[in-house]
Amino acid sequence: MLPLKYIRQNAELVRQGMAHKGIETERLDQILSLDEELRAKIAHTETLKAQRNRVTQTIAQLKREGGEAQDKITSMAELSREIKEIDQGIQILQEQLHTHLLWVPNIPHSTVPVGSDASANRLVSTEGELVTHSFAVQDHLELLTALQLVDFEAGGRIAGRGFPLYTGKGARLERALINFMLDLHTQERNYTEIFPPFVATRQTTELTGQLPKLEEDMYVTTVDDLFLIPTAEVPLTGIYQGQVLSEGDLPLRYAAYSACFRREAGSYGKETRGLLRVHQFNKVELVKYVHPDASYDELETLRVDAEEVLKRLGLTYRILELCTGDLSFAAAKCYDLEVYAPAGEQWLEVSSCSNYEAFQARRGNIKFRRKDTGKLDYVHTLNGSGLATPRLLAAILETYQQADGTVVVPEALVPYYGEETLKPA
RNA sequence: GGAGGAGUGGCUGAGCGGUUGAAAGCGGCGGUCUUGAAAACCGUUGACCGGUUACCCCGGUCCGGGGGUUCGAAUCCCUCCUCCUCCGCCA
Repeated sequence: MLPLKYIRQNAELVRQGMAHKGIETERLDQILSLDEELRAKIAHTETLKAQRNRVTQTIAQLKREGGEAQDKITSMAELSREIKEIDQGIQILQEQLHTHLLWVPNIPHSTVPVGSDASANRLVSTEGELVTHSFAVQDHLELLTALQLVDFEAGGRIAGRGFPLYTGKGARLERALINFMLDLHTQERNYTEIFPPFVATRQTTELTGQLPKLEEDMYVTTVDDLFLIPTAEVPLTGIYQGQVLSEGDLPLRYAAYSACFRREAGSYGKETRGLLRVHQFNKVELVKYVHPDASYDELETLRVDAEEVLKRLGLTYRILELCTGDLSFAAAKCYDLEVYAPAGEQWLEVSSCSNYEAFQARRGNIKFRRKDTGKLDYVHTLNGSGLATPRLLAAILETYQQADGTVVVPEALVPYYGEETLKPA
């Protein structure tokens, strides 16, 4: 959420930012006119309230001195009715404005390349060699099946398509990946481990920016209006909503595993093979609360921390800086990490590392007290996947497959998985 | 699920219809003292909105959320939420 005052004073900047993100700016004009109307009403009611307060003081004094105040009391009743009426109008305007404001995206950082779609993303670098095999390769789905790691049909019987059931060694490998990543971030980097709730209230889900825009992509429990989290970013960023942190606490860095639930409405038929797009998956998420001056440095280290997972696993990947049109609603700047999957010679997105600046902090009212001025200011929040498992597993299988149909377990995972090779049944 | 108690500023905690935006303490900030620090002492210290834009001033709002009573509500009433205690249920 952008502050109303900021929008008012920087309307053209906001308009341009929205346009660069490919979002209609009609709403901006509505906001500006509602804002004007609102301020006029506020000025009016405040004048009346000032009058009421003055007279109320007089009445109090008269009463104390034992005087007669009935005529003043009678005239005040009329004034109070008028104030109430104007205030009701103000409330309606404020609700309308709030609704519109929830739909105004964050403005891209000035360094973000301008473009309308993924083709304008900037390739930062490619790490590792493009793996080639001297034999006929299997894709990850064939390998999953041959190695009996995932039973898609059973998952389908239980919950429907897109809910994979990991079995036996597959379940163990999945757990190994999660533990490996959590240990890396919490023991070798400065992240505090969190095990969060997997559901969140509407308010929490709004603060991270998933709502209202992505409501149709969320699973919701209708009786309680709780949302199944699409990422641990939601609970992690919700931890400090409404709180005031002290400057000395910053930066706060958290890492959490969670299952992630996404309806992926409308995306059937596209990349839906195997594990590439599913409704429930596992992910380790990194979230930081930082001082505004440090947020862009923290974005770089966040990305490096996410990259480390891929490096340790010996996978080939590339780093993209997203262009304005590909940037998510709440992000000011974002890097994507894409891992190389040799079977289809595809790059698979396994992480997005974003700086939201104060966008989420404003929605969630997360502040800190500045040491120098003693004043309150919004923190900056960042998050990045570190990482999501399904595509990571796909890349591992395709990269480490052997001519005999076995798959070598990456060295870093062996202590977690317990064996050095995955063999077909 | 049933019964009772409580939610006040960054924190603890008074106030229970009108000089209370809110005592006191802690914390924070500034200063005195000190080679420096601590301690002590003195001073200072809420947030948000609007006008104005120089955060200087003026006005307004805010005592868990929402609604009501009243000329006037932190204070009375209703409702919701959260926490605590007891009972029940489940693990």
